[in-house]
Amino acid sequence: MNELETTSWRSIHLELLRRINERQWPPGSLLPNEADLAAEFGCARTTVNRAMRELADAGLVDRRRRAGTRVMLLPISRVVLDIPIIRLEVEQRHAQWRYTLLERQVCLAPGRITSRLGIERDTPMLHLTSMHFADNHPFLHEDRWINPAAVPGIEAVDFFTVSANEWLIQNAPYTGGDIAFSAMNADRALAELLAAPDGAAVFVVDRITWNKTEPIT
Amino acid sequence: MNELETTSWRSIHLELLRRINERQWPPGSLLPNEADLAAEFGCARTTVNRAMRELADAGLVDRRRRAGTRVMLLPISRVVLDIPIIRLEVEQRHAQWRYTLLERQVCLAPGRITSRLGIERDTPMLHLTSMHFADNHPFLHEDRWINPAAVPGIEAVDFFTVSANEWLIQNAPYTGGDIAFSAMNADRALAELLAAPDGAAVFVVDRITWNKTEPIT
DNA sequence: ATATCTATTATGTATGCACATAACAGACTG
DNA sequence: CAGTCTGTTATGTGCATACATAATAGATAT
Repeated sequence: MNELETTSWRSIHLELLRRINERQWPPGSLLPNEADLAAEFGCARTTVNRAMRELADAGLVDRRRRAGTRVMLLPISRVVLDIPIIRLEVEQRHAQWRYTLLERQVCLAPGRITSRLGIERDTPMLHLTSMHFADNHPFLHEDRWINPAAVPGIEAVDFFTVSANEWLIQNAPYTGGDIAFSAMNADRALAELLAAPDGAAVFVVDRITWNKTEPIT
Repeated sequence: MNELETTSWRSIHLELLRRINERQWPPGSLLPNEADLAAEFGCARTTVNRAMRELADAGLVDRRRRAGTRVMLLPISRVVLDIPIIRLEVEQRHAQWRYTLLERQVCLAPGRITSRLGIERDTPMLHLTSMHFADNHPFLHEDRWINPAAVPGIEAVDFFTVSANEWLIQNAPYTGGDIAFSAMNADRALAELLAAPDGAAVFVVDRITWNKTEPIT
């Protein structure tokens, strides 16, 4: 058999990947079990387990107890993207970051927001809107609804100097959330803020975590 | 000490998560080493290792040999999204999927494409454009450039019955790629195809793998 | 025939041990 | 003083073993 020289989980992982890619184990087929593979590669089952777990994490195979491991019918292409702090995003492009607070107001949120957050309609919410600039060109419009009850100490924060984006990331630990992307046409007010033609297409990121939503361009 | 009842890596993972979220280990601080934590929890170092590795995979801590494990300064919020087959995406919404091939042509690709793919300008490329419908409403416009040299057998495929999206996923194993999202205004031709007003904002997914690119709405 | 119990099987996980490796600190040396 | 050689430390990984658990197939009982 094609014994591998090294018996690291990495090399085994690569070998399994190769066999899957080359259709030696076509989509839908059952892989040998861990014990057999361990015997073939001359290593411990733990090592094969690690390699196969990695494949499962990547969405390439489906593993079930007793049923064994089989190649996914349709390889899921899985994308991981990191959402950075806006300031860093700008600075990474070697541009100068500037930030302006446009509005800060405690008021009732529209039903569209409260329902998405699963909050009582009459909860007072903190509404922040602001602009981020890169080298003085409009970069991003931030529109955020925050439930003050969920973030102690937020009433006292002066968002003129710190962006909400950054303050929340640093001070409001969150454990889960949801995110959606879409495209829409900018209305007149937004277009003006972004110095773009009326009706221009803007990219919208809609986020909801523990306690906040933020439309963005 | 707050001894945990169970010593599964999951429970330890949760406990570590809790301490990080509650700022018991604030951002930037150094965590105890694996051996100490193992002693505290009364388990093997391997188990702690597994729990901490998970934290590192999630981007919450930074681990380096000899340096130890420290909490990331800015918690990276990491999003994982799965790119499904379009047909399944439509069918998951309980809509009927229909597909039409608009164009199939072997020709030279514009420089914009060849340069992104790192291919010679004069390579003949297969250009496919098609529409996907959900319940007869335009759902997605697919515009794809394929390097036939990279996908053996593609010349013979009849894309009237199978969508390129699906055929490629099933028959062209790929090992890596890149993806980008953006928004743009639809031009007249595209707007017509999508039965949308001229200039409407469309969501664009730009993918490049081994050998293909696909703008989309 | 249907329901229930009982292996059987493959993966999941915990443990103790050993050694590998990256990175750094401090001693040694020319 | 610069350069090199040692430890030392914390994580990374491999192994053998054991037991846990999900899921199924087959046997048994009603």
